[in-house]
Amino acid sequence: MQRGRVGERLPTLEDVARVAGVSRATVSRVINGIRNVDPQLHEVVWNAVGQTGYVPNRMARSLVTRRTGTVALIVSDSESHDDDPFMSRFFADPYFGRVVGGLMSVLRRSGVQLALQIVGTEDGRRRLVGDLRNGQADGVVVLSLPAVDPLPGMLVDGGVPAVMIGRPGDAVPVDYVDLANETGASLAAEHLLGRGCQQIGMISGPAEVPASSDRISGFRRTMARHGHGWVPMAAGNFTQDSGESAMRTLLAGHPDLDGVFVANDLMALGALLALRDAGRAVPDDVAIVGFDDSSAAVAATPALTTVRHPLEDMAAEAARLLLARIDDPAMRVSSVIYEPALVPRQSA
Amino acid sequence: MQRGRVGERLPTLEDVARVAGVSRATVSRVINGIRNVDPQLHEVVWNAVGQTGYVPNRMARSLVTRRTGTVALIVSDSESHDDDPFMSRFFADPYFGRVVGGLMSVLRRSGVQLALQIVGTEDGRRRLVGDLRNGQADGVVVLSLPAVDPLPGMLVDGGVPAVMIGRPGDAVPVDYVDLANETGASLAAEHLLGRGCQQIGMISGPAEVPASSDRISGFRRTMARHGHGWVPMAAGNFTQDSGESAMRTLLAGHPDLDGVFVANDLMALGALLALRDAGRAVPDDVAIVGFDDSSAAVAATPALTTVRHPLEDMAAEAARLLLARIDDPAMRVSSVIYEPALVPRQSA
DNA sequence: TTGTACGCGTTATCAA
DNA sequence: TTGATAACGCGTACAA
Repeated sequence: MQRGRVGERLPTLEDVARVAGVSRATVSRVINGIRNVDPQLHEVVWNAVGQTGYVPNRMARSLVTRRTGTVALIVSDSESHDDDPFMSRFFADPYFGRVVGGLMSVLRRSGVQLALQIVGTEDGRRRLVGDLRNGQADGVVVLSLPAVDPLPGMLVDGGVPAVMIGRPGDAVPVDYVDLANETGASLAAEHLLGRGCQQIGMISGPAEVPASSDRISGFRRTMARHGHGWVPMAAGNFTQDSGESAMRTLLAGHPDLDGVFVANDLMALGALLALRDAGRAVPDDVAIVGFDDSSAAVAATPALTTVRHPLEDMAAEAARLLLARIDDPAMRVSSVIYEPALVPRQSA
Repeated sequence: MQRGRVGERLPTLEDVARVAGVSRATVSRVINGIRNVDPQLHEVVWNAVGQTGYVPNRMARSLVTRRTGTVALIVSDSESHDDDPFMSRFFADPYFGRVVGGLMSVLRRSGVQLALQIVGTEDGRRRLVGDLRNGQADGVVVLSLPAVDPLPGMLVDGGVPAVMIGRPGDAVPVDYVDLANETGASLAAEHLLGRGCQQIGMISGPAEVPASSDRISGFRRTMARHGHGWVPMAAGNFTQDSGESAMRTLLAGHPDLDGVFVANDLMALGALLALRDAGRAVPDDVAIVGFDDSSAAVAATPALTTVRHPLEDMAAEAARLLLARIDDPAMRVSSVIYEPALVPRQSA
């Protein structure tokens, strides 16, 4: 085994061929496991590979095969300025890491690389789709943050294999993996009603984004079914701070509140803080149900009763779906919906 | 502007050249901003580019320039089995996301892509270094988890521009960005001593990893300087669960404990739980100081007094350092050490 | 079964 | 200043 030295030209197929005493084509065939090769040469070639320390050049290979062995995770932001404080919050959230972990768990097994792309401008989207069509990656997993996002449509039009995590904002024939958000919100509502809460409110995310609006509608529907045709609501933006101020707002308008469904755990953490400040005990005075079952839920005091969102599993499924679509671009468009479950802990 | 159609062959330089009525070489020059071009042609060419919807093929370009415009974030794990529950924990930690966010904040500005690589086997390392030397990425940022890791040395030997986040376990001439972990531990010790704690213990990370051992030695040294030549310790592995059980162990052996320095916030969260179970009030009975100032610190109850670890800034600096080294491989090996600061909150 | 030769889309060298 | 033409490293028809 050769020790790599700086500056030394790397061995190419040609070098291996010379050492093995065969043609470049034969070496290529052996390496790619083509059947029609003399078993004897097979061994000779592999020896030469070991001797030279040859490693295939992925770029040269991709140029001709039009396959890269890479998929990209695209975080599609809305029009963003160069200085984007939101992005740093996004990355620090458990959400991002859970998705990456789930993707990696299946991609790794297939020897597929993961690249990370952030795009937030019209120009950025055009370049991205162009690069993708050029074979920059074999396919993409899209994490779309804005309520309405032109990217999914562009990808589909461009023939780029794509899978979204979370349903697209507008109707686009694209594969996606999602959670039954309405069901999750229903579970939360029923749990609060079941423990006898009389005045139940909700802290939601931005009303425009699909995941958020689904949780709102699911919650409203179930509450209505139980005689609560109207429920007090306040909107946050999924951050802890926004949850805290939403809770204050809610409390100010409805001092008799005894139960709150919060659309994600991070905001629930903020709500807990606001309630403590207001001198309300959780769950005795006010019961809280979060959403996500993130690490924040068990870290909270009291531990959050929450709705489990199997993000890792969903991301893994998205990866599988993507690999399948890459393999067969003609595959019919499909979606996989995961069922949430209520995780009872101390807060409700 | 052309609307991309599936299957349609993408325009190449040749196509643009034909439309513009010039040679391929000229188009290339215009696109790459070479000076020696007739301003008139300049415009003609750009029009042709717009008309055809041309996007340069990065792979073909990289093949000849040996530059990819990509850097890789390598998570170097110790020998890992295919099924790696640790990895999913790692990604779910705020740590990973903060690093990615910091890196992206500077890479984005330079139009550099980020790729993600996980490697944990000897074979994986060899392939990785081979790919890297082949120009798979222009350079790498290394997050090395194991105590002793052959990867940094391999990268240096291979002439791969690399920057580590956290100092290397063994002496390797590689750039790195690190935190003054000893100083941070000292600050924690002094804070606990300053508030009058008499029996102070520590919950550490794995003793072999550099960041962890530095925190241990810094803590011990400062305690010794104040007359505490020996301090009770228990080791965890940076997870919340391990912090909880380490706290129980510590408490069992030293019931009179009134102060604990915990080597990261996640474990501190676990310690808080164990203390609550044991009926000890924080900070009145036992004061707790964490480490990292992660989002977990403010989410905790009581909010954690902790040591600020400016990971985003450090990752951003690592990215800058890497870009500089890529630009000038002969640059002398350098390291940047960040100073931690104590962030006082409720827990101590 | 093996080798020859061409093409993938660029950049870079060298004449013109 | 511009245009042929040769690399870059590889896969693969096609021929032998």
